[in-house]
Amino acid sequence: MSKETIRVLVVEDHHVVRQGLVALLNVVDGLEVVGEAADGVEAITVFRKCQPDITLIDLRLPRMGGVDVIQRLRMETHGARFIVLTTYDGDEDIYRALQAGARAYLLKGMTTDELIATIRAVHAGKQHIPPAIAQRLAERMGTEELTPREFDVLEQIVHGKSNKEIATELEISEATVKTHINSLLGKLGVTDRTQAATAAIQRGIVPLESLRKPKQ
Amino acid sequence: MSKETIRVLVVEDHHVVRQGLVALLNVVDGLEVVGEAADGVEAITVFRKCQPDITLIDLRLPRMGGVDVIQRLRMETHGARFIVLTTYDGDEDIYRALQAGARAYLLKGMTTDELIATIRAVHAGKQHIPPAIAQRLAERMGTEELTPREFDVLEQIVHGKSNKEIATELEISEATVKTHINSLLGKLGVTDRTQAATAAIQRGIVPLESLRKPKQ
DNA sequence: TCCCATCTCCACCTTTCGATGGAGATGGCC
DNA sequence: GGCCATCTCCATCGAAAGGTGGAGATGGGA
Repeated sequence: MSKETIRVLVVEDHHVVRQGLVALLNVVDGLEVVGEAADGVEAITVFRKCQPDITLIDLRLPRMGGVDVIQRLRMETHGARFIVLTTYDGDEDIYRALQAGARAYLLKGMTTDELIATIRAVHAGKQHIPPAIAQRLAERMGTEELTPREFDVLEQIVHGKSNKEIATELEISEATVKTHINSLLGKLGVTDRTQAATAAIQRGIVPLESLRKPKQ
Repeated sequence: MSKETIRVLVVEDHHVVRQGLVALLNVVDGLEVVGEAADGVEAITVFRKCQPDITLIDLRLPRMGGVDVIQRLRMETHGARFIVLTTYDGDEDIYRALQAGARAYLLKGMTTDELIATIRAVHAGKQHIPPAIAQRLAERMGTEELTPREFDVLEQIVHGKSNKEIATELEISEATVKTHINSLLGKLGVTDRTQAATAAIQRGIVPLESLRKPKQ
């Protein structure tokens, strides 16, 4: 198994980066790019067709996020191995990607050698998380989970809503909004809504893109 | 001039992306990558040595930002032409890059053909701004400039400081802080500090990275 | 069944924010 | 000199936010 060629699927929406990856990997002995996909839905289709040993996947993808893709494909193909390759997407994404079953998490800033070494390692059944990532993951582990409702409120805060507006939006009283806020401030380890908003963005709890379009 | 090979310098800190770009460009007829740099300072050194026709440059770079690099090099080499190539960096960066003298602004999501066409166009003396970018640029043009002091205050807001803390930090009275806030809320077109914070992050007025490290 | 998390709401209180309408000082620009 | 932007500060006000200590309802899990 280790002497055979490792069949790789590359899932990445940025054309330049994807073509770059393919070009890089194809000149490496023992690696072969057997498929490419530019979004999550395409990733699933291509995966089923080419059954790669390793899937190199970005988290931010059009149509369907990387985490969902990993989750879906891991259910139907027991041996599937995923390496998340991303620029930097907040602690929350790292956490969810590993939860979903990714074996490694790499930043695009790493060297080609590191990338290849990681592909080989994961193919051999190992796991690979860079120290910097592991560090942040550990921090995130220490923090309490937000309840669904607290998350709803936090989302509204990030979108600049007042307590009254949040109450209207979620169809609850302002008192309840305050209760949730009080609770989530504690869990996030911050003291006011502005800090909560920036923390949520920075950790990737609420995606920055959601700010541009009012209606998601 | 148009029949000769276009000499390109690639400035990009992500190894994978950079090598991808180099691999892509080198197989194109009429293009030649004559240099690579992984950070701003290196970019300046390499530029001086190889004197490229076109410099493909990312904005987020270690040691020295892309905007500063462009500004510096444009002063010493009159014919230098720059194409900014980035994922997405808030309206503020687009604006400053073009101000600094970049001829084109491309997202990494574009196709290889677009990239090559843009390089040729810029080399021929043209300018190229994608419609989506131009759109946002126009919006940004309509907004008033923040004064230096207002920017200071906004920065503190993004970092989660209260008015009292900001007053202490900037060594002014809380009343003055309020005055600045009132003014910047109006200029940003928002109604409270939380909206100001998210707007600042989203537009790239205050970099998201500055949140992680309290002391810049 | 009992426990616990969650969601909901209330009252009360203090602090903080944001809005308004001032005003004096500085320094650059015409 | 006069104009204008900027920075600084003041008082006052109402609205919003945050803290505290409750409490009832629900529903799932041990």
